[in-house]
Amino acid sequence: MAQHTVVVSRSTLKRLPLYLHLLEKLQAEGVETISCTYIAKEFDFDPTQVRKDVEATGEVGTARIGFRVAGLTDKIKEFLGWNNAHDAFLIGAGNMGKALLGYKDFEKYGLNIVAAFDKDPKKVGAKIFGKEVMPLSKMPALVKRMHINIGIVTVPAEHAQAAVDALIDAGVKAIWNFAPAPLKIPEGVILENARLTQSLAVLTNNLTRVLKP
Amino acid sequence: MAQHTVVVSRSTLKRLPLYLHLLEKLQAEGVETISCTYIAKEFDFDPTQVRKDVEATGEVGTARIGFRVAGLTDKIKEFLGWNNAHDAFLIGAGNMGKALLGYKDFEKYGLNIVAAFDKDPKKVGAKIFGKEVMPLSKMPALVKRMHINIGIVTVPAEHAQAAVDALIDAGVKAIWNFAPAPLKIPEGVILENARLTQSLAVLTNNLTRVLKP
DNA sequence: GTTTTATCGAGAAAAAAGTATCGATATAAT
DNA sequence: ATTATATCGATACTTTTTTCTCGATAAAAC
Ligand SMILES: NC(=O)c1ccc[n+]([C@@H]2O[C@H](COP(=O)([O-])OP(=O)(O)OC[C@H]3O[C@@H](n4cnc5c(N)ncnc54)[C@H](O)[C@@H]3O)[C@@H](O)[C@H]2O)c1
Ligand SMILES: NC(=O)c1ccc[n+]([C@@H]2O[C@H](COP(=O)([O-])OP(=O)(O)OC[C@H]3O[C@@H](n4cnc5c(N)ncnc54)[C@H](O)[C@@H]3O)[C@@H](O)[C@H]2O)c1
Repeated sequence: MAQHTVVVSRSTLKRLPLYLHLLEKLQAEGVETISCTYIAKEFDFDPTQVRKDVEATGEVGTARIGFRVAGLTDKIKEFLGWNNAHDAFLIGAGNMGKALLGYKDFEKYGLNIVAAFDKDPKKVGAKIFGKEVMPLSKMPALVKRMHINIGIVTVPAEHAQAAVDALIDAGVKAIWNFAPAPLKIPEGVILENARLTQSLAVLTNNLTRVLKP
Repeated sequence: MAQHTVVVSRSTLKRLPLYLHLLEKLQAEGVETISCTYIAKEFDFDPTQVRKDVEATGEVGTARIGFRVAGLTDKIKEFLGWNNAHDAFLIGAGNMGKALLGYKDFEKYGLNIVAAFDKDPKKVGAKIFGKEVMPLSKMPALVKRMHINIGIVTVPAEHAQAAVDALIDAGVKAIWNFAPAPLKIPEGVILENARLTQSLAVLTNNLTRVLKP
């Protein structure tokens, strides 16, 4: 099977999961084929944009019909790397950390959080949703032994850089960071920030503009 | 004071919180002035881009010096609507809901989650981080009485549309949605999706491309 | 069987976002 | 005092992203 290593824009990459969520809903309803026109209407996008996004995944459609829901689902998942699970470690078993540890659907998104690490001795030793919380000191050896590629950072902002450094030192290839702090990483390592504050900024800015005309 | 009701791109809006996080760090360190060149270096952006983003907030700088950290912080906060707190209700006191209810820093970001609602009788009546969990049936009257503008949705995807409909019916003006479901809202209401899966998609796609060259 | 219609896919056009250039200016160095 | 330098802010330019147009095609309608 030809691997699609097409490089696409971040914008495209971020629309693909939206399509996937819709496709999953449709599949559950027994729908078999879907057109880009339909997908576009659902999100108020341009149909051509959806077509170009879909093109990146390598799936081809048929005129007048569109795309097979199952086929497109598969291609998007493959393209996003959601077909086989990536093991991950989580640093910071606090409120956000707990929520992530308990999120069953990550399985659908190719993410498998294997264990958590915390510097607080009171948290160490416990199990959260069946996942062990261990002391930070055990992390480096385990990253190497278990070939962990992804580190999830849910520590307070002022400790985020330290956590990231430790993870990268240990050999992690990608960081998923939830702390609102500007982080420095070496060349070659992937840093992705899950910044809720960015989303909130868009909301509150829009809201204030609507409320004060 | 002149209110800045400039409409800016979503991209700009999402970079502003980044600058703010940096400014807060600098302010804590006692730094008084900052140049766009410096900010740009920190995030690996173009200095001109930072200048344009900053321009949107209405803050003016001085040549050779840059911007006052305090002044810029203030203007960004004002522009984002983070200077005065917006009251919000949260629907779905599960794992993610709990994390949000316990997040102290929302205060800094102009968000004040007042109470939570859940349909599970076992959750109703409890207090989570000092915030009451109430039955959904009480929500509409309270939205009206307390003039709540923001509804936060942290229910499972299949119940998200119902939660959103109920909130909007009750009079909420803006929805912050965490469920991975395509939602329909009427004209005039603001919908902002905090989609962790989008961020994860970028990460896993990049990672698979790095791992399989 | 012919026409109509909905869709894809490719390429062109338009719009938006990002980047470079340059004069003005405020400070520091000579 | 003069020169050098770092920065802003305005404008011009470039690149990227989005949208439009159109021919090809597969199914449905007539
Ligand atoms: N809770 C939310 O809703 C929310 C929302 C947006 C962003 N965030 C961000 O996510 C991060 C975590 O937030 P939270 O609410 O879970 O905080 P929290 O205080 O509940 O949890 C932080 C955890 O990290 C641990 N920790 C601290 N320093 C550590 C270190 N150096 N190594 C390992 N563990 C360490 C603490 O012991 C604690 O268990 C913060 O950066 C926060 O800003 C949280
Ligand atoms: N936990 C995470 O890390 C995470 C990450 C990304 C997205 N999400 C999304 O956030 C949402 C919540 O996730 P979670 O992990 O907190 O789930 P959860 O199952 O822990 O919590 C859901 C809560 O919503 C309540 N609920 C269900 N239907 C309701 C309704 N109609 N009205 C009011 N309350 C209702 C349930 O009683 C429960 O308390 C989901 O849509 C999930 O996909 C969660």
